[in-house]
Amino acid sequence: MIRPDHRKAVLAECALPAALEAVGERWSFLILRGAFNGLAHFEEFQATLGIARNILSNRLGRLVEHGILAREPDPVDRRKVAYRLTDKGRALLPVLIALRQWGDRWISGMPSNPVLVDRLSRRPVAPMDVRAADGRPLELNELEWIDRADLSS
Amino acid sequence: MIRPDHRKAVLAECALPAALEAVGERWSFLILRGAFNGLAHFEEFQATLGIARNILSNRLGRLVEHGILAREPDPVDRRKVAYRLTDKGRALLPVLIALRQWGDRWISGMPSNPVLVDRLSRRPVAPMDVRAADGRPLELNELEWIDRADLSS
DNA sequence: CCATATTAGTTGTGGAACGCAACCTATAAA
DNA sequence: TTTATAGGTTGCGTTCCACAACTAATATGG
Repeated sequence: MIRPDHRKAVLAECALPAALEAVGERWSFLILRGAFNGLAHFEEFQATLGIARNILSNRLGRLVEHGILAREPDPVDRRKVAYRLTDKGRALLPVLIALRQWGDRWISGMPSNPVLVDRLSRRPVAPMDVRAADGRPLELNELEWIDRADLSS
Repeated sequence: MIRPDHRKAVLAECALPAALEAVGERWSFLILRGAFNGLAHFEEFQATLGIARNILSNRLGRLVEHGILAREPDPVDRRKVAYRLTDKGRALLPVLIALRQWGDRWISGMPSNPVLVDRLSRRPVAPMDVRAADGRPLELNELEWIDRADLSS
């Protein structure tokens, strides 16, 4: 356990607030889910998600500003703009999958559709879990929060 | 790739909207991070996070309604109420860790504090990643979305 | 070449959510 | 029996969001 008098200072060094600033607004995750599923154009997102156009415009702009999506005007049809995931955006897949799996298990009670599968085995990916450095899955009672200064390293 | 004419129907079967309904509002994730770090009382959350009291009251109530936190009045000091993670709440740890790791890697550029370590090795937990059913970590080009009906199983 | 459709937005307006400060109630401690 | 503590609630102003209508630029069909 963190010492109480250090708790506030310590929680301020966490990247979670910054991450939420980038992707924590309403619709951001659903837009990203769409992008992971192949959506790329304004009208596609709008029709698929049913999001208001001004909000969609704002969210796409913010995700582009944060480098999560790239805005790519279509060179052949200059009306069209493709929004595509950057590496930074693609790196959010574990977050998305973890949240979706949690919803499957604890809210809807059934696997979501579409299913993310391993291309080789064509079987669904494993449940996301926290692992030790050696790859061993960890239970909650095997976990502990420590100050970075106290890392054995 | 999902067939375009099926995309909307298919995305509607995803648990992500339901999950976001439960934990997608502003402050919810930060309250949970606090709970994972040992915060339990109203005044602790308020002082640590700097959240407005009415909003905190609302969020704690919603998380309790969703079964993510349990409201436990203190039997010895009847002024106090402890908000503790349920199993459902604890199951959100992979989501939290994945998002924090993403922020470490792509926003702040350094590991957050406090660090979540394996109690035995006292080393930080591994980066969260998507794995095949056999435990093999998967790259993005090894992944594919398919309709549940098309699962080999 | 002109009329129409498509794509990607913007604008205006009303309602919901949020942030801040002040206040309140029940209980415990001095 | 006064004072402090814990956990809220209320009122009010600001910001965010939803819905519909409108616009600009480009492409397409006759």
